[in-house]
Amino acid sequence: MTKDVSEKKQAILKAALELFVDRGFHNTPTSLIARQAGVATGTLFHYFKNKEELIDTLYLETKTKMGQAIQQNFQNTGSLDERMRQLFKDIVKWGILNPKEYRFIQQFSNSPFITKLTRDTALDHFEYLTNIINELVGSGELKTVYPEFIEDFLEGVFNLAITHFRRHPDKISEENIDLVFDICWHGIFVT
Amino acid sequence: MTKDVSEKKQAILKAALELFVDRGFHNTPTSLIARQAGVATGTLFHYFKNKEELIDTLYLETKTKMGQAIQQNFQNTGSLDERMRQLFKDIVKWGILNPKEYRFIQQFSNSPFITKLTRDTALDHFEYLTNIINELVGSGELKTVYPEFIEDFLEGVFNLAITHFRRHPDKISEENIDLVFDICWHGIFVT
Amino acid sequence: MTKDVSEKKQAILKAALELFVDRGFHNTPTSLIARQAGVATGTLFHYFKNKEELIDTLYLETKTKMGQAIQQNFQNTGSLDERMRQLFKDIVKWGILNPKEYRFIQQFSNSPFITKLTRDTALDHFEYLTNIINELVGSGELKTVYPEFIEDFLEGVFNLAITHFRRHPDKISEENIDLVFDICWHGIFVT
Amino acid sequence: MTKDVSEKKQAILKAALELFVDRGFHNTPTSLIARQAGVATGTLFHYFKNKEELIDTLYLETKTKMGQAIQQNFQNTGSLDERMRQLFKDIVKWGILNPKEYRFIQQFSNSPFITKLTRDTALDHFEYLTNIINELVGSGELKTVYPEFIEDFLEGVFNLAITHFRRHPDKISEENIDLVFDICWHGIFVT
DNA sequence: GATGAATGAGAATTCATTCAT
DNA sequence: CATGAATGAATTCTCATTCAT
Repeated sequence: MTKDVSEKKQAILKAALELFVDRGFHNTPTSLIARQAGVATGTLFHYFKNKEELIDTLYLETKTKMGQAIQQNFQNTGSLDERMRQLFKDIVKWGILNPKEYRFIQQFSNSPFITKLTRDTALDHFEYLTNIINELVGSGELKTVYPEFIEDFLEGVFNLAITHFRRHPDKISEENIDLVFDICWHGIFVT
Repeated sequence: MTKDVSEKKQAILKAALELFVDRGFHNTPTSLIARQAGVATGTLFHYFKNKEELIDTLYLETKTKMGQAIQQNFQNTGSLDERMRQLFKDIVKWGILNPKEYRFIQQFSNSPFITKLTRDTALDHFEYLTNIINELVGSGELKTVYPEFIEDFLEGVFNLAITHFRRHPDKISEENIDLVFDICWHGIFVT
Repeated sequence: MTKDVSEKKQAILKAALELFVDRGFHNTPTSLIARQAGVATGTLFHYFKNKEELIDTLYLETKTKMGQAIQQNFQNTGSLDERMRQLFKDIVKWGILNPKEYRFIQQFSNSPFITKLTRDTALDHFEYLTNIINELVGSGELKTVYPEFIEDFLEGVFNLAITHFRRHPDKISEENIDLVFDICWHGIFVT
Repeated sequence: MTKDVSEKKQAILKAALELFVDRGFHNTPTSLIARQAGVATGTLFHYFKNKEELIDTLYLETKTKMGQAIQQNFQNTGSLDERMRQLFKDIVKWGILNPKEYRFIQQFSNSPFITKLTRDTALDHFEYLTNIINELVGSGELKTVYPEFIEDFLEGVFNLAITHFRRHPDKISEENIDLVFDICWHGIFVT
């Protein structure tokens, strides 16, 4: 009887995450994942029916972790600007602290490898984003724009910011994250 | 060099582009590329030493095409705001009109499949972007920010805009592209 | 030896019989046998050294059961015709009532999976068949034919009859079994 | 450009037939088939999409060969007894001369590995057997019996005879085949 | 130039068997 | 006795690449 969720299973998920981000799904043999995780090839298939299930599990788990981390600090009170800044900084910080995880989600969210079912399940964890978007649109504080763009804009600036700090780790600082928020956001509010 | 650089070679490059974008490099067998191009499997290797060379060629060619298309309209006169808007719209329009090509560059720019040499060569075609960034920084019209972020910001908003219009083709219009420019940009100028 | 030779062991043998008949030896994983028997995978190897020993045990046990069932009613008195009819009907009825067991013997008697030793041991249970064949040959009531054919003929008509009633269960009746005996046998006696 | 149907493809089918009969489908790795055929593993999959298609092809081809061989001599004139004897002897001789092929059909006709589609297609070649059965039933020369049994009886005695001569090759002779026919058949005619 | 049959290394997956608990 | 996690050899199948025609 092993501990909770089995150390080996966790080792496999960890190895898979790193390898997938570095090499892509198709260029990552299950044998390599197993070796990196320090288990036998058969063990991988003991925990995951097949490679696809491993990928799906990893996606769901990662997205859940991210969702929880962000929701933790999410404020329902305060000005819209303050709450957005908080949200932005939380997501960006999570992306900086969990670079593999963030790149994994970023790279594979639209990948055909992620089962449609898995993708839909994962979305549930971010329902609060939908809510805040609706609130933004309804607030009257935004430039006149249709909601579909707000969604894509939010995703875009999160990606942009995190990608930037990944490329330039020396620039990471509370001030710069605030600066980036200001630059990305200032234009979207009616001035 | 035969007359049209050989129709077969072009057919292979065209098929490869479409398949790579839809299925990724590793999930696209050379046999499938050849079939889709209407040539024999051996023919592909007649024109390209191996799969990697095909990928590199495709990357270089696509990036060159994009660079040329954009540089064509690039203005060296006018206000910075006007020139940026023009540049933004040209790139976004090119991305809308050449979705496969844009996604190919977007998806594989950071891919390990692209030889370092190839990537560096490709950058040359965008030297003018470096120039304009320097100009932006020096103009005093921007918020105070270090140049590395400007680069990543530009790339980010181009991606964001083109991704948005790819997801929502019904939103494509001259007005909306202007709107998106305004939203992305307004915050970056000193107000 | 525990009381009922262990219920688990019996459950394993039962599950194995059904699965082997339906799927063949090689297409029946020991894990599936264990699951169907409601025991853990390890338990199977607790009772049987390996898969081969399980198969051998099953073969021996099944053949013994069949032998016993038939010998039970075997008559040493009466006309040859009557005794043959009785034997035929007993075997056919056993095959009808124990279809899995009969198919198992039928399918795997000539299989290389059955150890030679096992096959030979199993034959002992049918010594009386050899006796009756000798008697048949010596009786003068048969057409002139060498004994090797009698053996194969007997086996053949048993198989033929049981296979027929397995394929057409609606035809099973005392009359039809008699009819089949008449058809198979009538020609073998001097008329 | 290789000759007709490619020697390699034929070599693969030949090797597969022999190995399947000796070892069964599941106990015959494709690698072994390839080695025995003297080709690379990839070559097998060049000619057959997968193992199943190889099996299906082999089944269809073998059944067709048998059907053609037998239909060749099939007589539509003469007494029913003479025609049946001719048919019986032709089938038995084919089985003796083509032991692997016959065992292959015998063993795998009811195997789940043979695709249903394949089995149905294969039956067409034996339609003439259905015709002769109808004729037998309608002739009034037979004991009163339902047609389903005739079918199974025919199959049964063919198998019985061929199995016998396979086990005892020293008994193969024109006389013995006639003898076997007499024994199997005599009972089925009204005397 | 062009073809496509042939190759064999490598990938995903299965499964009999072991062994610590 | 019983369990089931763990193993790794073996299996099916894929695919980049070669080469005789």
